[in-house]
Amino acid sequence: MQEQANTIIQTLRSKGLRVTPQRFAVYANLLSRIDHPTVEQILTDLNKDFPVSSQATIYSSLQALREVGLVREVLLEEGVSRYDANVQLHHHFCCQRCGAIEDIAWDTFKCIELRNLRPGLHGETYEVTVQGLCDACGEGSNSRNEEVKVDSEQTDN
Amino acid sequence: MQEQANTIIQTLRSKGLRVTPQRFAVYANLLSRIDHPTVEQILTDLNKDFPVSSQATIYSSLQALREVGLVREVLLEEGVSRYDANVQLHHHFCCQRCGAIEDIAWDTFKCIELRNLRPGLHGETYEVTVQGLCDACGEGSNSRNEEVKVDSEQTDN
DNA sequence: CTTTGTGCAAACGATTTGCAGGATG
DNA sequence: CATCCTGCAAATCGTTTGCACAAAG
Repeated sequence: MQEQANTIIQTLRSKGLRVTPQRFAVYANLLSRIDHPTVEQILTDLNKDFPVSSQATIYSSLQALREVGLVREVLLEEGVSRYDANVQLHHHFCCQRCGAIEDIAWDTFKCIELRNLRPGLHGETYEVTVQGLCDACGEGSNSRNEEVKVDSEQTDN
Repeated sequence: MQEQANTIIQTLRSKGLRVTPQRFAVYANLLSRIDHPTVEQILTDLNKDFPVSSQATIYSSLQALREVGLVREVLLEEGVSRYDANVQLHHHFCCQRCGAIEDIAWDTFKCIELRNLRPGLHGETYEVTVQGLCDACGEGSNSRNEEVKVDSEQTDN
């Protein structure tokens, strides 16, 4: 765990970023999570035990990390940005019921043919977003009638 | 053109929506555009000649149209919602330079295998977002070095 | 005539910004 | 020690809401 810390410090330094406790904490937190937290979630998580950082600092840390390519912004819901320390190409799965977001390995769908685009468009890269039910929410998929459509009216408004 | 208007009116009525000049205008505007305008763009466009609608009304019209399934919200950039009267399944192309958004026919990429998802995830639907250069921006793609990376610093900040 | 929509302005929530003090290299 | 970061609070910007008046059916 000490080594992980060192690795993170090296990474930050190698990108020309000053290493501050806050910046370190934000990046370490993102690296340790598989969900794609919002700023608020990161802030809450970091300050759980004792105050480590402020909101504005999270924003600025994320911006710095994003500028050097260590972190990525993910837009899947309206209103909030989520962040991801997985900067490799990958797709996303988004649970329609609980909103959980999960990465999907890039080569799960490698059959996209950008050459199928109409002439004139020059595709460089792409990303697939899958909507569906995650493990927990899919369990009750026998009685889907009530379960599945819960959020489309409440979350939506 | 009179007929188109009637069709729109029929469509709105058939969905149980009252037909008001503003609501009509918003829907007609969306139907006539292939880009995916923001609220501000719709408002500007409608009020170009003379005042037709207010901001709050655009929002409420869009919400009503969305609730009955005539309009869809599209999230591709941070900070703004865009709207689309094409509610059929389709993918999106997003120009990395000018930000233009264009629909891609659903069957352009029909080889996605949702069964490739890891066990436990239950994929229902998906959408592909392609990033690249549109016709206009792709023209100068010979001299891509300077052209392509223009917006990542200006738009981004 | 009843119900629903419109428009204004105020409220809201996520994100950004200005600035003074503090930490990093 | 110069530079860059932090944290607070105020400012911004997209979106939502409350309410009085107007229009739709």
